[in-house]
Amino acid sequence: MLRISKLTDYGTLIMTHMAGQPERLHSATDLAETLGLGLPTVSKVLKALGRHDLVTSLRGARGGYALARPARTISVADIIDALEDQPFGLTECSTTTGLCDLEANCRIRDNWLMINTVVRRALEEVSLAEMVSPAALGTGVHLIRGPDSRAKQPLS
Amino acid sequence: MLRISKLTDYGTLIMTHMAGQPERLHSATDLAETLGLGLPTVSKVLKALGRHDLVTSLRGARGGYALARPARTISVADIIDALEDQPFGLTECSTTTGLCDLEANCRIRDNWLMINTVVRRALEEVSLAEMVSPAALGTGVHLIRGPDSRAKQPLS
DNA sequence: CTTATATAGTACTAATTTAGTACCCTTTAG
DNA sequence: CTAAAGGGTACTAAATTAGTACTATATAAG
Repeated sequence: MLRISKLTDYGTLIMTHMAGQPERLHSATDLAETLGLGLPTVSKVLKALGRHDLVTSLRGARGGYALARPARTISVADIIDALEDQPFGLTECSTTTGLCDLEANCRIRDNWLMINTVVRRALEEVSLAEMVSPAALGTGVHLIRGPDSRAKQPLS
Repeated sequence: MLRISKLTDYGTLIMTHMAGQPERLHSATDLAETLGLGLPTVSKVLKALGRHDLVTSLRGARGGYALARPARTISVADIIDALEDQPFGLTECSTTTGLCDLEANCRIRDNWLMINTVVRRALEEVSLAEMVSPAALGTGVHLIRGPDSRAKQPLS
């Protein structure tokens, strides 16, 4: 239904919150209480974010999580990539090949790939920094970002 | 998972096929055979498209379906609107209000609304005509469309 | 005016996906 | 050495989606 999963939504929420206080270390318990989410859920999300190097973690007592890089170099697309299981793509045939048999089917495949690119670009354009201070959002004025704000995997 | 449903995909496929032969009347049986889809599924999709005035239907023997308006005035967003049950929006809180209690939650709500607008605009920019002849797609050169290519319901 | 063909509508079933939880292990500060 | 915190895996339950079946209605053709 053209919707991100709740976990991805939570992830964005968590990341945005952490971006607001970049110095602190945030424990999963802290985040869960502050944001009104379940602790197991928050843990799950943070683990996935850590696996994709969007947050760093410190184990042991007084440990916690922090953003792995400056908020302005993390895009919404990065968070989606980290938390959605399947690769980015509006249709199945956008990400996997060999599923369509019919000629007409393949006729619109290229179109979906194009549309994907456009949608994805829109999501890459929004950084966490902009989520925290939305002033610049949607005005056409975007912050300048480093090269790692680009998605690691180009569109398939 | 940020993916359109299969039914929406089928709808796009069907509409694109009909746009290729705008004169003919297409029966559901015809379309199902040509496109390799199940007849009940095709029927279901066509009914939904008809309810949203994207196709017209002629009942009885020799009946069938046809596009309700020129292909260049129908956008991919129109098809998505017709076939997705829930209103357009990447997150739940984008379409419904009063679900979030926490402050931080509301802090990012506006951002999702913005992102929605951007994504949606991208989908509105692609017409069925472009799906049939993809030459102009993605090049920044878009066909000129009439006013009804705009979505009937603005973003909530 | 009857029959075959076609759409219209509704309801149900099955399969897939997603969300959330539970459990146990590892690390580290005090 | 103990409490606090992250790491990983597996399972259960809920929600969504896809597909099918059945019945009603309309119309063209003979």
